[in-house]
Amino acid sequence: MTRTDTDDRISRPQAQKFEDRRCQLADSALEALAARGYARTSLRDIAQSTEFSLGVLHYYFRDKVELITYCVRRYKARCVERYDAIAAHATDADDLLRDAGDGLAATIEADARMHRLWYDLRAQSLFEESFRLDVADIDASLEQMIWRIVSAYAELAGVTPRCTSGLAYAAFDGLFQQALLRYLSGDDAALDDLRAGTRALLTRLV
Amino acid sequence: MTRTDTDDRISRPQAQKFEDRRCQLADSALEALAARGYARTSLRDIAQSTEFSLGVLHYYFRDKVELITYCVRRYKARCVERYDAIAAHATDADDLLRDAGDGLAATIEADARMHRLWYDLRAQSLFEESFRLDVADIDASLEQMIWRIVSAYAELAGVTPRCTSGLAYAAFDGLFQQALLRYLSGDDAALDDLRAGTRALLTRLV
DNA sequence: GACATCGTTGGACGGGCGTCCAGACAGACG
DNA sequence: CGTCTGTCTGGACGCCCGTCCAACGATGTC
Repeated sequence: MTRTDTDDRISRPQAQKFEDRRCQLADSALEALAARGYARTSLRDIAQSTEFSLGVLHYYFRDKVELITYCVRRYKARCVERYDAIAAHATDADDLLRDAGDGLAATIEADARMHRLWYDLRAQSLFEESFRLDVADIDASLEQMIWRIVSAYAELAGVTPRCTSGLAYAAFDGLFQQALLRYLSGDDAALDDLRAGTRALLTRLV
Repeated sequence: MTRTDTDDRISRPQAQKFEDRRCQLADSALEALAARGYARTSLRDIAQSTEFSLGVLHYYFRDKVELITYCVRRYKARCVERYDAIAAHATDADDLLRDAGDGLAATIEADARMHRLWYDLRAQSLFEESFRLDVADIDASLEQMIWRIVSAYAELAGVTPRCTSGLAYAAFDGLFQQALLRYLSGDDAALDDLRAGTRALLTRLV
């Protein structure tokens, strides 16, 4: 029960090392999934994107569903980090209009493949019930992020929002998804239109 | 070269019968795909949803990709029929606000599984280039349908739309997709919120 | 009636899938 | 030192996948 620092460094890892490796494997799996999509990624593909063999995946995860589910949760953890960065501080309404659009455009440029995977997995959840809870969880946190932007803008503009957070999320999600599709298809105007659309939606929904 | 009526009825079918059967098979395939999703539907599943054997699929289609592509095009043909029905005639702006929301809600109730398949295939097209052209084609026709509603509303309201057709489509698509997800998850308020959201978007985007 | 042609069947083929396991290996412990 | 425990490997298993094909009945042609 009484532990020294050395004890912690040595005996803690029993469970901690296990969890760390799960994270490491899940991160590699996310890379593989983002590259080829859910339907075309096998456990062998995933193992090949790690430095381990196929058997290890079943040592750390019961089956494929548990691995993917763990990946989705891990993906969410990354999302939350990223979204907290967007529109963290803006001093007036016009700044926020610009920052919000720039933030969304920047995350498309930086993480297009991950966002693509998100829409893939969300579509999968329409068929595979085992994904639905985790997807709904991520969806809720995305809705909250959008709502933080919308209500921040409303406050800076000195009004109260006239729409529900659900409507705001739906509209921005559609806008973002369209921009992603166009960006990945090589449409150069996609990001500029996303910025303009963000401005238009924000000013008209609140 | 000179044909009688009888000639037409008998010799035309050479190619026509072939095309008819392709349609018939594609319709059955769409049923199977809508039921289980792209990733989980094999050619054997599809064959089982028809009254024919597996070999027939390869008699009428070169490979799986050609079959799926043909299905997607066929799906689009159905879409166009359906969309022409929505908001075909409304005499004043308030009627149109109601009809548009009711139309979207009705098609979710009637064709939820097909719409689910559409979002699945659109997500697939993010990874599989061979689907991209057909998906873009359908997306464009959906955008036109939305724009017909938006511009009809603007005209009845005596104003000109203040948004691009791309923005309108993005926002309505997001709204529709959210409603579909909630509807399929058993959320009873999904369709009412879709109606309210349609009204809100229409009045604020124009 | 003999003969092509078309549409269809049922099964074979190689390969990739998710899963599982016997054993090798290393470090901690008695 | 031997033993045990936690990791990891490589390969085997059975199943299902997309594809392909030899054979057959039906149908229309000469």
